[in-house]
Amino acid sequence: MENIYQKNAKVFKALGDPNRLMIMEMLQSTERCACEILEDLHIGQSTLSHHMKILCDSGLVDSRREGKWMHYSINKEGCEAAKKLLDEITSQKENNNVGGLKCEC
Amino acid sequence: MENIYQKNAKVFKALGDPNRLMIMEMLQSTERCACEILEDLHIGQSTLSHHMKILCDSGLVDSRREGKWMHYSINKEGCEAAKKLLDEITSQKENNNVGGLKCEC
DNA sequence: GTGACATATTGACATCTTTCGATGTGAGTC
DNA sequence: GACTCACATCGAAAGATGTCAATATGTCAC
Repeated sequence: MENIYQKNAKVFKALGDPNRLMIMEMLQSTERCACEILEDLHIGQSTLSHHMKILCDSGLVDSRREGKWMHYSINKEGCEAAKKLLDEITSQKENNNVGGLKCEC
Repeated sequence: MENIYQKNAKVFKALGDPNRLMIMEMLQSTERCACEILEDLHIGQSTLSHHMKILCDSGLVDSRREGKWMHYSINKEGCEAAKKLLDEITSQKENNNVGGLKCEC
């Protein structure tokens, strides 16, 4: 069983690799098939497949099969969720000073 | 030498760990000292120190020494930069169809 | 300076990740 | 069916990461 922090960490982990960031960038302008991505990245075919799996699992990328080819594209909802998550994590909540405690170290 | 993708991946990598997400959450409402964070997380002291270093290095968190104590807080600029980065990475760019090429697989 | 305390660094270890080459699978073609 | 092509999965190797216990460092109080 996966807790909420592990689940959220997974999304950021997916973005925490240079190759995957490059892939995301390539998908910005249009859907692309695996072979196209493979041409631009200097990695092996099985390595690409592995990265695409991680991106798809994280919900950031969608895949679509068309005959022999796999087409990958940005998953809008997944990306919105990631942005919302980052917003929540980095937002400074109003310090309502519950109980008036400051660090009393 | 670090390229831009490695540099960007570093920020997301920092967020790609459940413990570090919890730490970020704890810092939302107020600055906290290490001993406070340590109390809430079930990890050793050296492990916390390691995580704090990663968060500070990524630019998401600031540290401030006060006597014996270290106080950690959200770095607003760093977080804004991270949000902007995620925005850029996940935005769908207008497909102006340069050269009219679609995947010709 | 000595001792106590908070935090950082080191070294060791287990686990996870990235990567590759080899092999498997599913789809189209003959 | 047999073959080819695109992609997925497997198994292994190398490297990165998370964790702890032990030790080092820096700061304060005496």
